[in-house]
Amino acid sequence: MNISEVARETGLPAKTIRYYEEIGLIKSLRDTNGYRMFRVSDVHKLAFLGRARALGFSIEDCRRLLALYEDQCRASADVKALAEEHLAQIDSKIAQLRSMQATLRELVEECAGDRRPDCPILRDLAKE
Amino acid sequence: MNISEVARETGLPAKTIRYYEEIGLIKSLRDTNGYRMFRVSDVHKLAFLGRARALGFSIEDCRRLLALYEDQCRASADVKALAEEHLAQIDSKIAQLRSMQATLRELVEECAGDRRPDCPILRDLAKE
DNA sequence: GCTTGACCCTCCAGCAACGGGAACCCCCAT
DNA sequence: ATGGGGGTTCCCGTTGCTGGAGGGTCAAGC
Repeated sequence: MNISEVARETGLPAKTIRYYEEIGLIKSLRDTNGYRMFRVSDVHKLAFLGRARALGFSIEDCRRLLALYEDQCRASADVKALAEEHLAQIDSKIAQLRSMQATLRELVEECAGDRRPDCPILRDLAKE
Repeated sequence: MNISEVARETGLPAKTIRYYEEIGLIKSLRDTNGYRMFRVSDVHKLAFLGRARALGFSIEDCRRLLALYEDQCRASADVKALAEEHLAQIDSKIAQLRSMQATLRELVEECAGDRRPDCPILRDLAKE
């Protein structure tokens, strides 16, 4: 399978696939003409990576997840720990965004949004 | 005022202040020895920027906000539009994170987290 | 007057996770 | 032979800084 076919199957851009190879997440064979050749197992790994990325795991987390996936002797506790840590980061990110959201929402509501220059948003930013 | 004093007053790292100057968000005078000298109005602007950044506005948005702030003839509608657009982005970011959070939470809950290799998290990532 | 330490400066590299684009090779159909 | 659609490498740009090297400056203490 060549790269564009794999891209279609996995939903990952070809650029991304090359990048993942470059940083050692996957390996690919080469055809005599220099083209990358992917095996089914490579496609499988790439799809795995795509889903992990979609869940927000960092590349380094993905590397660890892939290693755990390939390790038949893994302990599910290790996977869970990784996921829980990531989940905690998501939680705190959400909390942070929600706080911004609340403040912004308030300010936006208070703002007349007309042609006059007076603006509570700017006033808040410039306060003190 | 020199840079470390401004850093203390605004809560921004000196590096960040230099960076903001480099990209033209603020300007500073120079002392004869080459040291940056900040006026009270510069400190004020930097504090403004710090609060805008804390609300998640991008640097370019901050540049626009600052311009609006300085423009006595601004229309509050312009500020509001900017804030609303940003708010919409925050909303969608939150939605995206919440979706990840929900999936991950479910998977984490299902995972035994013991020494056995079987793991619903990996199974989900590898599905199909 | 000399050293020491705390400042300040500029410039360069790097982070994450790619995306865009140049410059080039390869293969097949017309 | 020429055109179009693959593929390849390599390098720059993104966002918003942060760290560090290598060097000048200043005030205090001896």
